Amino acid sequence: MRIGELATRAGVSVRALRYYEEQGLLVSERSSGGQRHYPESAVERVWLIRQLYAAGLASRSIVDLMPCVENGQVTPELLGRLSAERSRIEDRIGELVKARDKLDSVITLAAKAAHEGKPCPR
Amino acid sequence: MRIGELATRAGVSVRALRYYEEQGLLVSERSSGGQRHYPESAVERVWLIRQLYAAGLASRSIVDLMPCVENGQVTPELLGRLSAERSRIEDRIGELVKARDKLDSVITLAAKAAHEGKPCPR
DNA sequence: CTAAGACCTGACGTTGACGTGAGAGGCAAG
DNA sequence: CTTGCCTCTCACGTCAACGTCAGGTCTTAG
Repeated sequence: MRIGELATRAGVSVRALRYYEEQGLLVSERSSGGQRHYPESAVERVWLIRQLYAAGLASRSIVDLMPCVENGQVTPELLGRLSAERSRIEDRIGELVKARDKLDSVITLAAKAAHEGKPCPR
Repeated sequence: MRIGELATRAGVSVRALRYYEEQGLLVSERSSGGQRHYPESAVERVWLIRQLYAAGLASRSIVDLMPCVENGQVTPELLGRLSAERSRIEDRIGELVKARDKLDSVITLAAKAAHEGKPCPR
């Protein structure tokens, strides 16, 4: 498939796909005219990329650990990177949970105050 | 206290504090010479700001919902914003958990492969 | 009083993940 | 062949949350 179809099917912009390729996250065959062509599997690949981005990984990190996820190369150094990233994500989740709970308490208090027609307490 | 002390006590940079003020997130009294002075409560205030930032809120959003958290003004529209932000955070947590689990499976497989001296499986 | 720090206001730099044209070429239908 | 849509490669623009530098001022210890 060509880049436009991949973009819609993966739910990202065409520009993003070209960017991923530029970063070495995605490869493509080229037609004689220079147009990119992708296999079906590219859709899932893009999904994975997006998921890792969503996890807060930088494209450099993703590039580095892609060999493992895709090709099957694994070094101890890579393993270290992986678990480092894992704990970074874990920390981030913790922060978000705290922030969510904070927001929850604010919402609860605010809703109560609104219901009683009073200003929201501190 | 002055800005340097607040910065160290709140664990942020002086530049960040000035930026927060620029964004309307933080207020300060000024001395006759123009220097910023803060009350004790500013430390906690900065903490709250950081927590909301950590939750992925933009400074604009924080500005908007600060009146409720601080002053006690609450409107139904604000309540809507709050719960919208809450669900955004919830979604984000979900994404991160998925990414973490994905990474977990990769790590497990990779570690096993490394232990067996084989390439990591797909 | 004076020197050393801390602080002030601009104002430009940075980083990441794209957005947004500009100008040109590829490709299937009619 | 041509129309129309998709795609190509530069290459500059954007946005947020600050970093950093310059040039000048304030405060306080000695």
